[in-house]
Amino acid sequence: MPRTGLPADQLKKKAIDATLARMRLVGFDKVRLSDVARDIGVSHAALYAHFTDKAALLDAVTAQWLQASHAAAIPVTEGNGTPDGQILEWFVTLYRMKRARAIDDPELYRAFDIASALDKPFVIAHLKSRMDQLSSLVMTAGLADGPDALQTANLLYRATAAFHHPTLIAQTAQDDLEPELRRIVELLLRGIHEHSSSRDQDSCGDPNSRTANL
Amino acid sequence: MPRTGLPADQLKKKAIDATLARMRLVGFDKVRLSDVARDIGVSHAALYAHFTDKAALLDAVTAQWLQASHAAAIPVTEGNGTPDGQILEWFVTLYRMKRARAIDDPELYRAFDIASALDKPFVIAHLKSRMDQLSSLVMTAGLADGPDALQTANLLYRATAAFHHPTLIAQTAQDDLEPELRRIVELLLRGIHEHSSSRDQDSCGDPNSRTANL
DNA sequence: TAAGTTACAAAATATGTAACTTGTAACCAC
DNA sequence: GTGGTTACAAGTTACATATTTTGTAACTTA
Repeated sequence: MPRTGLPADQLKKKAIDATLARMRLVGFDKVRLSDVARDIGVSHAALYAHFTDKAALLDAVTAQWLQASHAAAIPVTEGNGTPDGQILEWFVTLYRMKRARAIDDPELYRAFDIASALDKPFVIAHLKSRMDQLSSLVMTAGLADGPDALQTANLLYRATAAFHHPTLIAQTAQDDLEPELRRIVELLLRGIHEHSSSRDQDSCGDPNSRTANL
Repeated sequence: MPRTGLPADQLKKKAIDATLARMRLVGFDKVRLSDVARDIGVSHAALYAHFTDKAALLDAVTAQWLQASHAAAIPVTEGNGTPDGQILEWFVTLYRMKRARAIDDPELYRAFDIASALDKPFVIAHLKSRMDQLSSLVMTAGLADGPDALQTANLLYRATAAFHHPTLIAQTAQDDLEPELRRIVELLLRGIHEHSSSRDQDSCGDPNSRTANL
């Protein structure tokens, strides 16, 4: 029985919560194990029974925050009926989520940005989950099938980098770029659909002859 | 007659070139006026006869480099006949140029990145010149007219941020993203054209009904 | 007299040192 | 025997001080 009276998972959770609170209070760079330990009533060395090192604790904090504030399954409002509309709302929701977090929780956003740059496994898994969701929407919208769906999803994701990449979000958070995002996603979706329909109906191809030559 | 025997513009040029060489040698952060001055055989104070302050010298260096390595008028190969093809080649050339510079001249690229973040007038002028060129291509391609052309150009520019933003370029320079860029620009151009043609030919609108509802 | 130099003050950076932080091992408590 | 503490060494950060850099004014030179 632990001397603190708490089972391992509860002490671990307590450490993560205390670290999160500290990070918000003093900033990412100033999180100290000794402070966190004091906050939860143990020595700093006791934290090593639960986390490999300081980085592992910070990863656990960031992963929990990511899980809680960036649900991999991005909620898409059910009222927007068309499959293309679902994709558009997915991107808009992602943009709003990202922007809000950058503004409201800058130190945690910073921790996430750093973890992203380091290709941490939990970040990679999170992104994969997100791309899986987008791929599913791509297939539902009839934009592509099978492995092509993931490729199309990646393409859409990169074309909208300005609206979800951490650095760009931080640079533009004070501006509302949602109208531009909507316009770009619409254009991309139309481009994909038109590309498909031009093969099926050549009799309508004439007004698009300039793009057909690309 | 100057004591160095050089007219003002030549000494200025010599200072700029010496600063450029120093920057490449020791890095942006370690450029010292005293070193530059010694390199060209004057005292550091003599540089103030030609530049307002150190920042002005660094700006002059960056502006010259920008002029030389990022010609505002992006060369577009004349062999690619269609107006849309011109736009695509414009973006591809911009991407290649940016990527090459980030890889080959990291310290100067860094200086430019910093100048960009500070909204230096020469950077703003350079970007405006670039957007004017892109607007012109947009109009030639019949994508938009007048003030709408600049809006469309800005939209295309933001949708391709992943391929020319300094931070993103630095993160992905080792990968060749040109095929993705081509695909994205094609889709955007098709989307824009299809948007225009769907208003002119409603009889062809049926296969695109899902996007027409957006 | 234009274009330099020297001298110097204020600002910025580098360096040395003290204090703090992280990680580990021996030991302890329940 | 699990889950802690204490002690300590190595690494990092904070801070004081030394040094360098930047900018300016008085002076000099061609």
